[in-house]
Amino acid sequence: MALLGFLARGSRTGYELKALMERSVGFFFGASYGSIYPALKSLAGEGLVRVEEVVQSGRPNKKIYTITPEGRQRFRASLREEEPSGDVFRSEFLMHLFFGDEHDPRRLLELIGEYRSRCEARLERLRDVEEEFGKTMTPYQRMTLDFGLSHFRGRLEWIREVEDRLRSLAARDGPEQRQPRQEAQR
Amino acid sequence: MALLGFLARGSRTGYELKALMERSVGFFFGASYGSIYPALKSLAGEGLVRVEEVVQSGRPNKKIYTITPEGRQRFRASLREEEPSGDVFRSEFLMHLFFGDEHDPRRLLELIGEYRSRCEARLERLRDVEEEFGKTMTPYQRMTLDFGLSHFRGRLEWIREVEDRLRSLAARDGPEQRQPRQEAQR
DNA sequence: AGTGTCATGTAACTAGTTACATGATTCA
DNA sequence: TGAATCATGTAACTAGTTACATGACACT
Repeated sequence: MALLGFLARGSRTGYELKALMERSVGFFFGASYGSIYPALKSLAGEGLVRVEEVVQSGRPNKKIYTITPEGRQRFRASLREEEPSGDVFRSEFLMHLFFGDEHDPRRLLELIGEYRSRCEARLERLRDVEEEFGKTMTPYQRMTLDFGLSHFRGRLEWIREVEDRLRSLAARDGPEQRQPRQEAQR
Repeated sequence: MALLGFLARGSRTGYELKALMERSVGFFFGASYGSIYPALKSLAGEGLVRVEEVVQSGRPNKKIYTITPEGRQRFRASLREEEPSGDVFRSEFLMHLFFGDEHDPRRLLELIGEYRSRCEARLERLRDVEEEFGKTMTPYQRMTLDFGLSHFRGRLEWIREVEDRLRSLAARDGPEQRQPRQEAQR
C-alpha cells in the first residue's frame, strides 16, 4: 500500500521507489528489493498499477510503474479503513546494556560509542533531507521528518548521559578492577 | 541468550520469564510464549539450563529452569562476542501521517489520538516499574528504564505539537471542506 | 583499477507471531 | 458470572531479509 502512495505522486521504477523510500520514510519503514519487486508485480496483477517497459542496453529493461484510477481509489480506501498496528521497536543494544554488570566496562563503552555513531549518522541524513526537500514537503511529510529529528536528538541526549554515568562507574570501580573474570578465565 | 541472562538472576518457569521480561525489557525486546518455550527447550538440550519439574494439580506441571555453570559461561561469552545488530523501528502510524493530505483530517486526528493513548499507557507502565523496582535495579537496568522514559516523553511532546498543527490545518481549510473527495466518490 | 550507480529479479532462509488446545482456581 | 491468573505447548502462518545472479557505464 505504501508503494501506491508513492506512485500516486509520480511514476517510478522499482529501483527509484526504493531510493525514494529510503530517504523519506526509511527511518520508520524499511523496504528491500526483495519486498518491493514482488509487491509491484502483485499490484500490477491486481490492475492497481500499469507497467511501461523501456528498453535499455547494458542493463535490465526499465519498468516504469504508473498508478491506475483503481489504484488511487484502493489507496485512499486503505487509508480510510486500515488501522495502523502498533509501532515495532527492538534493540539488541539495550539488552546488552541491561546486563551491563556482567559485561566488561570497556566493551560497554565501545558498544555505546558505536551506537552513538549510528544515531549521529542517521540524524545527519535526516538533516540532509530537510535541507534538500524542506521547502517542497507537505506539512504531513514535515511532521514525520520532525518525528525522526526529535527521535534521534532525544536518543543522543540519552546517550551522552549514559556515557557520563558509565565513565563514573568505571572510575569508581577503579582501573585495576577492569574485567577481572575475563582475565582469570584464560 | 536473553533468557540465560534472566535465569542468571534466579530460577524461573517459562511463564514467569515472560511476565518478567514484559515488565523489564518489554518495550525494546518483546517475547511471546511461542518463542520462549521452544527456546527453553533448546537451551535444556544444550545443557545450558537444568529443568526441575514440579507436579501440580489442575494445571500443567511447573517446569522450573535453572542456569548451569556452562550456561553462565556461554551467556558471558555471548555478551563479549556478539555484536548487537541495529535497532529496529517500524511505524505504520507514521506512514498514515506521511500521506496525511490524502487522508480525512478527522480520521487523522482520531488516529493520532489513539497513538497518544498507547504512548501514555506505555509511559505509565514504565513509571509503575520505576516505583516498584527503582531502588533495587542495577545502574544498567536504570539506564534502560531511563531510555524508555525519555523515549516516550519525547514522543508525547512531538504528539502534542502535531495535534496543534493538525488542528490549525483543519481550521485553515475550513470545516466545510472536510473530506471532499470521500463524499464525491460515493 | 576499483567503486558507485543503474536495474531487475528469485530462492532460501530467518525469526518470529497468532491462534489454538486445555483447564482449575481465585477474586470482584 | 465472568475475568484474571497460573501453566504448558505446537502448528500454521506472516512478513519479511540476505544473498545470489547479471552486467554496462561513469567517475576517481
